[in-house]
Amino acid sequence: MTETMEQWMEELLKSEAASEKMTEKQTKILASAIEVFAEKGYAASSTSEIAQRAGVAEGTIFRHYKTKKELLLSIVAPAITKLIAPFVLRGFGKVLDSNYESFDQVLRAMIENRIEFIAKHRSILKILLQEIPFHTELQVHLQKDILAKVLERLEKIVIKFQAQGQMVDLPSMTIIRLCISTIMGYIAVRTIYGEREDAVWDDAREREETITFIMRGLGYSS
Amino acid sequence: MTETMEQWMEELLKSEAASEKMTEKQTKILASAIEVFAEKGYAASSTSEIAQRAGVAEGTIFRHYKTKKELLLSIVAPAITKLIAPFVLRGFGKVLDSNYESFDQVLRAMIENRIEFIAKHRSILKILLQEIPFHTELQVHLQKDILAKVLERLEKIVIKFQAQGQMVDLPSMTIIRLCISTIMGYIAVRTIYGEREDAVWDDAREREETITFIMRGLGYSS
Amino acid sequence: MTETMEQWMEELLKSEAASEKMTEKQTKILASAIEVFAEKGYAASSTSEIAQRAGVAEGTIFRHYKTKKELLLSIVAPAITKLIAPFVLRGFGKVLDSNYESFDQVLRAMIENRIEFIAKHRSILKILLQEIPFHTELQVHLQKDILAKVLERLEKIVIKFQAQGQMVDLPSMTIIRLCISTIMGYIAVRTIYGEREDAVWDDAREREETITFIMRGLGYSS
Amino acid sequence: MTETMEQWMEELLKSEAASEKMTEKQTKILASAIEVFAEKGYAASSTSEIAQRAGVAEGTIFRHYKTKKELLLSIVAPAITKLIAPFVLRGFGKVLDSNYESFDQVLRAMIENRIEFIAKHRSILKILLQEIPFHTELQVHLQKDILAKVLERLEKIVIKFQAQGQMVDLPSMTIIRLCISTIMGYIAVRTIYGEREDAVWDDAREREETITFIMRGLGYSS
DNA sequence: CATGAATGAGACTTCATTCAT
DNA sequence: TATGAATGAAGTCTCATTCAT
Repeated sequence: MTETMEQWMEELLKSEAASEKMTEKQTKILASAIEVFAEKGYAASSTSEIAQRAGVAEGTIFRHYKTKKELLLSIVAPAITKLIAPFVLRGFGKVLDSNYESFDQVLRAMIENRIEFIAKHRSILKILLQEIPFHTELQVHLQKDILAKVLERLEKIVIKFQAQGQMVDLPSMTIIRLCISTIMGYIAVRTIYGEREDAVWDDAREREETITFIMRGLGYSS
Repeated sequence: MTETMEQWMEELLKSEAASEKMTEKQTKILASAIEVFAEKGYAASSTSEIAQRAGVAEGTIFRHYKTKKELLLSIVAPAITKLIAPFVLRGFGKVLDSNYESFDQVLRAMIENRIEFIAKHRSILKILLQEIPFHTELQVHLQKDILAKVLERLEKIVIKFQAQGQMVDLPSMTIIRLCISTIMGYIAVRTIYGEREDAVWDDAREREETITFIMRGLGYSS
Repeated sequence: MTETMEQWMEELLKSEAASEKMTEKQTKILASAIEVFAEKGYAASSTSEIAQRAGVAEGTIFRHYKTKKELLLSIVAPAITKLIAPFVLRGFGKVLDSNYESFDQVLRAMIENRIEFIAKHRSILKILLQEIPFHTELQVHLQKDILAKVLERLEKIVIKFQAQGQMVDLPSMTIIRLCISTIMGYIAVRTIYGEREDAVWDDAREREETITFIMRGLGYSS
Repeated sequence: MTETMEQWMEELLKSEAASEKMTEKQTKILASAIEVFAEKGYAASSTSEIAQRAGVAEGTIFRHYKTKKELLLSIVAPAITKLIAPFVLRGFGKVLDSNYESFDQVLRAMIENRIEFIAKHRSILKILLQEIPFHTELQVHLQKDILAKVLERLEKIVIKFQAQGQMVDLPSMTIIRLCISTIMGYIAVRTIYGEREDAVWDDAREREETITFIMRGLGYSS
């Protein structure tokens, strides 16, 4: 709970929460909803348990969210929007578009950035992954508004590096797919191994080898 | 493709053996349970809907499966076991261990094999993916009994090809991770694009490029 | 189960079972019905458990007994009838009516007789006691056909001894009530103490003191 | 009868204390649960009927009592505790220990007191009697916490009167058993005859004769 | 705004009973 | 006659949602 709270506090400052007016109770409700949904899945979670963990009465939830599903969406929809942020906001955009000289630096930055993001929003991402298959609206939202923009942005980057001549001449979407697959695979395994550093999982090395693998795979002479 | 045939027959035998003791109604129950679980998720599925789609009385479900959860497990547990089959059966083992001369042939066979498997069990795999996070027993089963064996088998193959000298000298587990990530990424995107063949997705080409990417990434001079 | 079976074997020989035709399965059904009803009570017993313990199929029960209630009655109704037997049959009747010279001998015989009876039919009596309140037919049967006859017989005995002059001149029904209360109290406590013989419960002594208490209470100078 | 009044008030206070926290609906649920359980037995009663008679929705029952069994226990457990009250409270204790001069007065008081108690709690006692055999916890509670204390108290009284010399020198437990048997027998028959006063059952006389019987049986010269 | 008792639809499950084999 | 799969009514219990306080 504390962990979730911390993240939330951060979110509160950064996002709409700061501008909108959320009562303290509402914040607590959201926090425990995230907690419970992530723990048991949306369908298996009961509003009464959420209320209990939030320390509010059952009815209070329905004062802020008309239905249980609205509560879910109030968690998941903003999360989807936030997924796109780094690709659109000054920070990431600026970096990718101009600064880095070589592609491996881009990969390194992306890995760093996504790991941080996942760590901070693990619970919400878990909920998102679980519920996406059952909510067409979310799927459409994710695909049209988010994925499209992300890919568009990434495409530009890839094309830029292809133009520099060392990268293989594949369709940019293919390159993006190969990069993302490999990176996500690295992050997934890393997550399973609990980010520990030992003989079984030498994170720094694995990351470098992963980047090297991609670079070689894309035709950069190593 | 002789090997693929062999697997197919073995799977058939196994499935038949199980279903021989099934009444027609029980088969129908299983089929609609898979259908409904895949469609709505386990927790959001009701036994009454499963019964309805199977064309049986609700009570009939509970004559064959003591609880709703037992029904789920009767679907998911065998699926987990089947996941391992191709890595353990003589057919596949023999092939991988000795027959193929170059690593890209191995990759090609694996891709073929897994695509076929996923196509045949898509619904069940969807259920499996959805439910794994909520059932520790399944997690343990998957990790200990299945994953361990699969990795062990794959490790042998990798080591054999590393010994031939053209492949980079990385930990075999790292190589396996990189291969699987890339292949799964290919299969995932392919699945989303619905296996269509058009300007957007030229499957034959994507597959070859994916294999080439891996081979290059692993140090084979292209 | 063995215990119950033994009793049943005896019953079989003695009662209608010998004349009627009971299949072996039917006997087993009755035996396990008695067992389960006594253990869980009629309403909380399931025909499926009875079938299971009897080692027959669920349907078999309903081939012999149209309903679950008929199965109950086939156990309980004969039991009620048997309750009266000792008061009507030659054995007991003869004894009470003529042989014994003093009332304490009558009491002693009754105690002996009832203890034996209860021991042999404990399960069935337990069922009877549990179910009597919920089945008017049984109540009527018990009251009219059984109790009336028993009391009638007992009344004669009491009157006979009253005529001998040492017993108080109370309504015979009052005397019967006092005797039965005291005797049942003795048997009840004895049953609780599990018929053990030790410092806590010296059965022989308790029985004699009980008889002495009744005799004194009824005016016999001790 | 001052003592009886005292008890009454104490009981009232205790009951009120419990019911003060009860909503009107909860009281109604309890009342109809007692009604239905007494009428049909616990296992044969349905929560839906209880709800119906109480004029509430079925779900309302489960808001107050987690399970049907908890509802039963909420009725039966306090009843067991109340059974002991008169034997432990100052009122009764004082009376028995010191005030009464002769044993028949004690008996008379006890009869009076228990008849009143039974009349007031007939339904609950019926439920208790029915369910005791199937709930080990209740058995233990009754035996350890209740019966032991009651017997201890009664023993003191008996010993006191034995010391006065007119009572037979039997183990006090034997004397208690004989008294209780006889009294319970009287109350039982009286209950069956519905407390009517006619030629068949002259209550005042039966009661006196019962007391006389006990007194004589215990050695008091009549 | 917040509460929490109340609701009633519907969830899972049990079980007496039927019937084709 | 015996079986046991199938039934469907009914049982216990859960839960999102409402509403008087």
